[in-house]
Amino acid sequence: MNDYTTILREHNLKATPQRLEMTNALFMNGHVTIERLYELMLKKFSSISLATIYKNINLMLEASFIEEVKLPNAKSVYELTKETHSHLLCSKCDKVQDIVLNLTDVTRRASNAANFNISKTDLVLSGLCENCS
Amino acid sequence: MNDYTTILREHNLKATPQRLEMTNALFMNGHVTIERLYELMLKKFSSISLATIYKNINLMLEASFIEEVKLPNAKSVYELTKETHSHLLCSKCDKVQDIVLNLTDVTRRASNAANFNISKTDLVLSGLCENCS
DNA sequence: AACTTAAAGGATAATTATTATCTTTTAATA
DNA sequence: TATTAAAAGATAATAATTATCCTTTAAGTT
Ligand SMILES: [Mn+2]
Ligand SMILES: [Mn+2]
Ligand SMILES: [Zn+2]
Ligand SMILES: [Zn+2]
Repeated sequence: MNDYTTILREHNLKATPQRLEMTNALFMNGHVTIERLYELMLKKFSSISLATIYKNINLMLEASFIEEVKLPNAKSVYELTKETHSHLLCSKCDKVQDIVLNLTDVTRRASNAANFNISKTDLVLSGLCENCS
Repeated sequence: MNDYTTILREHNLKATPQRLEMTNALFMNGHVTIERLYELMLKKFSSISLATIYKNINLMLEASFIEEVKLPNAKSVYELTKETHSHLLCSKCDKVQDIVLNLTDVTRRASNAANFNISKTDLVLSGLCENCS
């Protein structure tokens, strides 16, 4: 019984082999699209249904066990929930990278300027990665 | 001949009544989803095809005449291109607001930390707007 | 270890979102 | 006014996502 068995059960999700492999695929591959995840899953479960992927993605999203990252000009990617972070997207090689940034100053300024109570920030910085520039 | 006639032509797009009304709808309504834009257009062009909306949205995106804003847990909205800005999204009433924020400090920090050449930032701050909090 | 059962998986139909195709209409230019 | 490439509208095709239904199974219970 690995880590994710417990976490899945804590969210009232049965720890099925398919789900454990999904979490493993996400852990190993980082940010993945639905179709990439389906490909990865097919390697281990040759007859898994795409519907199973979608159903589990949605259940795991509801449980905040995973998160969706919406990217400009690209399909959404999914990842295991971790520390709050921002994303770097390379517009040449499409690589997505995590970056932990302190955004308190920005959110404070926004909050003050617009009388807004900010609870979440989604930031994607696009450009060229180390390799591509 | 209003402003947008010229701008459309500068992008090699014919200034059709449908396109002028699309730009007008975007100008008047700010951030709109595809389906909302379709509803708005139907008021003026009762037999406009949804395909026309999609085709024009895509052409206008290519021409950078409009921009898509991807929002967490919501459908994308579209708006006329204006000064670079960030967005505030109210998680209660779903209102989307523009906010001009200086992000040079954040992008500089990210750029240095990850050796990344940043050319664009997409920031959505979610929370409660003035009315809802 | 076998029994029970709600939950989950797989197959596939249905729905929704978006794009492609084709014919008719029209904006722009001469 | 005539010409023509582009755009509109109708609708078919495709892609993405969800729903349904039947079978299998994880996780408790005896
Ligand atoms: Mn991430
Ligand atoms: Mn905006
Ligand atoms: Zn790159
Ligand atoms: Zn609000």
